[in-house]
Amino acid sequence: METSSSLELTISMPGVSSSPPLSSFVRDLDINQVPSGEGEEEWITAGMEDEEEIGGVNGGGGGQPRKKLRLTKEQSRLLEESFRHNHTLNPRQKDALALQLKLRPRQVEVWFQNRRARSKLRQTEMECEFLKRWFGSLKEQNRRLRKEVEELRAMKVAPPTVMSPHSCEPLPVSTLTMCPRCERVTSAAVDKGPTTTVTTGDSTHIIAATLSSKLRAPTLPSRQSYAACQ
DNA sequence: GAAGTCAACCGGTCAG
DNA sequence: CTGACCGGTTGACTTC
Repeated sequence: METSSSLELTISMPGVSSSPPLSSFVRDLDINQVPSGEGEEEWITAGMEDEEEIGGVNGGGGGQPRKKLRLTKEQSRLLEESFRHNHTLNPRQKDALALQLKLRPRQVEVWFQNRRARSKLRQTEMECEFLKRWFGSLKEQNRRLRKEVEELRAMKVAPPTVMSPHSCEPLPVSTLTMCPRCERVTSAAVDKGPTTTVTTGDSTHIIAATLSSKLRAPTLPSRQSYAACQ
């Protein structure tokens, strides 16, 4: 179903299926002509007449059920190639392509409509997938932040346990921050600039990110992966 | 036999 | 009004 660099997608549409209108049924029969020859090419070529004429031949509904038209690999390849070049066709391009593919212009038109729809559907699916992953990471981030808030609250209730390496005094809670390496709450010396280290207990933490900076809106993950698709 | 694929259709919208 | 396009749907055919 996938051809070269272009994208294809399909989706099953759950839900209502109403009985088709009679006119639709009849027209379907008209399009899917019984092949006049034995090969697939012959069969497709058989659809080249005017629609009126075809309708006149088969429109009564008395004919036997016919096979579904399938485009040959070469026809599909050319259509895909054309689609990569341009997602829409002007009437002249349509006619030329139809002539080249031995199809009716209407068939080329329908193919392009369906192809655009598949592209769009695939794009939507990828965006949906992307949003789901983003939601998951947001949930995780939310969980971590809540945990962090709880830790901070606990510290506020109890006396700070972080001792200043300089004065050997307990540090105030307002100077606490998080070590990006081990993600533990620790203390930053305010007068030491954006990157300093503080020793708490048995380990040394890098102090770079403050709590407020961690509370900024999260950035979206890269969409490059599917932006290039289509 | 269920689920998936896809050409073809219909009805609606919109630009020219 | 006409033609192009879109979303939704159908049904023949294929694949699992």
